[in-house]
Amino acid sequence: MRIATWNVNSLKVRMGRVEEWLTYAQPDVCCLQETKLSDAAFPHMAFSALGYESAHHGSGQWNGVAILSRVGLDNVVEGFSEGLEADEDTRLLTATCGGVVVSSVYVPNGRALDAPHFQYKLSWFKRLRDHLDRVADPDRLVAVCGDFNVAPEDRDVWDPAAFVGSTHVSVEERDALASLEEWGLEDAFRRRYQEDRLYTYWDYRAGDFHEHRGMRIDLILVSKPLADTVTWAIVDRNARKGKLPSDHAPLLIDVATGV
DNA sequence: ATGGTCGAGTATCGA
Repeated sequence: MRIATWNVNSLKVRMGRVEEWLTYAQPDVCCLQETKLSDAAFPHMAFSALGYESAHHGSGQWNGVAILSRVGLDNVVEGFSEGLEADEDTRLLTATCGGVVVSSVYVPNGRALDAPHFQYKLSWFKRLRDHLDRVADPDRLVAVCGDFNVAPEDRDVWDPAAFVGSTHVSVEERDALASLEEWGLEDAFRRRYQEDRLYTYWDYRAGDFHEHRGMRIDLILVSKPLADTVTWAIVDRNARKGKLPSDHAPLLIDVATGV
């Protein structure tokens, strides 16, 4: 089974690129973030024509997450599990696809270390862990995919010195990510690659993509039983090139689950 | 290393 995640930065603008990409990348499950669409505007039919069932959680304008699947799409949970504070800005969607509990997540950016949004980001991470406690089991097949807005280590940013005092690299954010790993998740990409300078996001400004000034903030976190089946992983940098690209590239992994 | 760019919506704000 091939699992992908892609922050598309407006599905309305990106739909052509996404359709083209699905036809050549052939993911079985694809998590999307920042659709910036309402549920009513989500193009279920267009994805159906490509062979995908789809679920979407969005309120329009900002955020919005989706899961596409051609191996089944069941037990859909919009936002956080019942009993937890609601996911008011539509950043989380969970479903079971081909025996794997899959979440599409768009973690809040945080804006600045001293901003209220930064505390919100940390509390959002805590809620995500509580959510996983309720809807998933680390001893089974779980993949939490998306834009985490955290670079796990210094080698995941183009110049650590440039990020001192910034969000995405702070101890608190990395601890929040580590808490998910303590729950029983592992960074699937890092199981395959140890090199630095491997990124998933490049700012549109200042020619950052062409100058290799990027960050690795899009992750697929997998439970141990699933991690043991990972056979392949890649960031598709080609999808960041050309006309009307997202500022993120898709991340893909192959897992041997038998589906 | 924010200023450069995008996409929201149509003046700025957010990333």
